[in-house]
Amino acid sequence: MTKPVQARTLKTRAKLIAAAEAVISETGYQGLRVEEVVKRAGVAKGTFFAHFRDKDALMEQLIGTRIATLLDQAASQPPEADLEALIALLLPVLQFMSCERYVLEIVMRYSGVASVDTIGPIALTFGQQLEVLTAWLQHGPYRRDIAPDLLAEGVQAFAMQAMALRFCTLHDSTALETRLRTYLQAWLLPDATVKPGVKSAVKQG
Amino acid sequence: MTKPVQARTLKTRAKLIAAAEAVISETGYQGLRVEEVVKRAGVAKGTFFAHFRDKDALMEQLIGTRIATLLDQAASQPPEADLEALIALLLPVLQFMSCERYVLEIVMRYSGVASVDTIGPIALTFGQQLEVLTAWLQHGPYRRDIAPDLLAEGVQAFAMQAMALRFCTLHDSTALETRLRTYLQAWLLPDATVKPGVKSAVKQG
DNA sequence: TCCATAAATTGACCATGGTCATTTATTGCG
DNA sequence: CGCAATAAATGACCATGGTCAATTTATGGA
Repeated sequence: MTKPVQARTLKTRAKLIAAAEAVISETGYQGLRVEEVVKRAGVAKGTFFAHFRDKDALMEQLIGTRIATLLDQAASQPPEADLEALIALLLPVLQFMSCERYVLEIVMRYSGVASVDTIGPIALTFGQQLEVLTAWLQHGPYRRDIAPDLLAEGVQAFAMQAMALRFCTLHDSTALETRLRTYLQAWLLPDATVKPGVKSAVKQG
Repeated sequence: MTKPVQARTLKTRAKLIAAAEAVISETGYQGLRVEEVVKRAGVAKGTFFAHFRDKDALMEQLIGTRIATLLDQAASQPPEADLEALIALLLPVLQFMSCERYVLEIVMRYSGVASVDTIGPIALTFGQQLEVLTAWLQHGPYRRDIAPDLLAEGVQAFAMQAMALRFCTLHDSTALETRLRTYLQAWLLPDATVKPGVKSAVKQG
């Protein structure tokens, strides 16, 4: 139990990840082929699967790392009490998460946790995101009738929805930010979107 | 242009769908193999792909049909002005959509629309769902500060979140309904979940 | 230094979804 | 009815992710 992992292992793993990142920078996440990665890394196919449970596990690793970096940047900002600031905070992360259909699929698939001992890189970032969100939400002018956790969870739900709609051509595709703003205003600031006097004009049953 | 589709085609298609449903009833959606379907249907593999773009297209068909049936049942109910009734209305649909991880994945992947001419069976059911929801929401005691469409869209977003969490063991798995109730109360009835006098007790930054 | 044990690596092989040139069946027409 | 044109069906073949028994390499102790 002195050295459970050999230096060789780390080197191989690093080679695989470097190769994968090179491939991704050329073809996108979607276009990554395991064959191509092992060829570039100069190892056999079996080696890949000795290091990663499956292809998705590599993706989780790479995408999770990227998201964690973006969230670290976000977390380093001092919280601001403004919805626009919150949106600006979140946007880079959401933009990356939905940069490719395939990436968003991986994110959605692994944002949850199957059991306590299977918390993967992406699930971790969702916990991280909840923390950042909670901090910011508590400093804002937002509704206080529900718990901060629930508030943050709702933000995540709407963020997911906004991202998913990026791949619906029917909804004009430029507007991730706009959609997010609409959702968050309605969620975080109920009543705030209605102008005085208009409220009662809504047709009643 | 008298008969663009032959009777043979419909028969083959029916055989494929019947075979697929038989397989699914034995192995679940997840366990369906195209090889098994064509074997039971007594056709060649290529025939399958002449009828369905890919395996997912068959799944979309089967799952979409199922959802549409459930929604039809829901739509036939007269709208009730009660959150509990709304939840009871939605629950069967959501339970089916998340009966298997794989099913939910298909639903999420195809709930959107890539372009106007690619509206698939599942995307259709989401439009259907919006209609039913909008009708019910207008008859309830729900917030009126935002448009009914937005309200309904939010319900869908929270429904997705609630379903996704079914596959997180960390959150106790029995509680799709409970979670949905929490979300919808917060979304549809802001301020309603807080008891008088407790509101100001929330700690202030 | 040498050996036994464990760890890491290998690549032939498998499983499964998907393709396409070829073959077979159907239809409408003279 | 026979034939050309079109539609449908076929199955060998491919692409790609994933497995595993066999092999190579590292490690720690005598």
